[in-house]
Amino acid sequence: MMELTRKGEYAIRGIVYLASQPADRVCLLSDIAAAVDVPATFLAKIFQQFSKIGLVKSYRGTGGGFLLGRLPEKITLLEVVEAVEGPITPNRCVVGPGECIRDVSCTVHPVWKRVQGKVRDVLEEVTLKDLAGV
Amino acid sequence: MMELTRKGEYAIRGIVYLASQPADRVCLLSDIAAAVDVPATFLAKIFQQFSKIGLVKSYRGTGGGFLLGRLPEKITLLEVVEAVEGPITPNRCVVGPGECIRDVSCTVHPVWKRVQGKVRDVLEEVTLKDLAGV
DNA sequence: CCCTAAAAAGATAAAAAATGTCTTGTTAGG
DNA sequence: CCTAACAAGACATTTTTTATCTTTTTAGGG
Repeated sequence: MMELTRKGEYAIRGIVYLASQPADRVCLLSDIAAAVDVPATFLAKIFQQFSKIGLVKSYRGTGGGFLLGRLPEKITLLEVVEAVEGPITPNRCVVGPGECIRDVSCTVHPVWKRVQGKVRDVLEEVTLKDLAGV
Repeated sequence: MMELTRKGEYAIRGIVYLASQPADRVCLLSDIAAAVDVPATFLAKIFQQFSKIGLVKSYRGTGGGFLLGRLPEKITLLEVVEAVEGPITPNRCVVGPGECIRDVSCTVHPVWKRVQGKVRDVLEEVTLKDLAGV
């Protein structure tokens, strides 16, 4: 359980690759896809999501492509994962009050809260710089 | 992401309910299902899985039903969750060597290992006794 | 020895999510 | 205005989840 989907895997591979390239090198989606062995059309969707929240910058037209949106050390793995997989929510009831019908005295609730916190902590302290190994 | 499935939720609800009952009270599946508001046929499958690994004891025929397999304080939430959802594996590459094709120098690998460890730690230190609030 | 109660096991089915693909639109450079 | 490249949305396939139904096995009681 708790498995990352392909989408999440691809997202990490793609953006880590981008982070490993020279900072000013505009990368073609097709090149990234080939390099990390991911279907280009699928990776395109992923990078669109990245682009919307500024994790990468995109340029259209001739000479276009992608650049990292911020310095690699300023992008955490947590951001990358949550960008494509949504927030870390081990159980519905950690989302917010009212989500858990078996409400008030749900004894399991705080446990999932703890799990959520731990996972976020681990993912948040890892940056693309660490992963790209520059 | 990292969400528990319904099956996992139902499993927890069901076995926590069982843990909250008097230790010698043989409970009918239909009663448990009604009490925790889970489809009886689905819960049946779940309890079959529990039964196979000894988390619960089952008795067939008239007067049959379920009992907890061990004392509530001897059953961890980790066991319950893994019984129905499989092992905690945030990413394929934590399963074992060779699983990750982008093998040797997969920098993300150790991060998922850490996530896996943290999650297991949290779930392992919570028992059914804690959850049943007896 | 049957009848009924109860769980076990296996087959099947509907719904949702994951995993892609394809087409069309938009933007920019030459 | 032609081509390169990303953006956006519709569509299709496969897998997983979420069940349900039927048949079988086990056990107790009359």
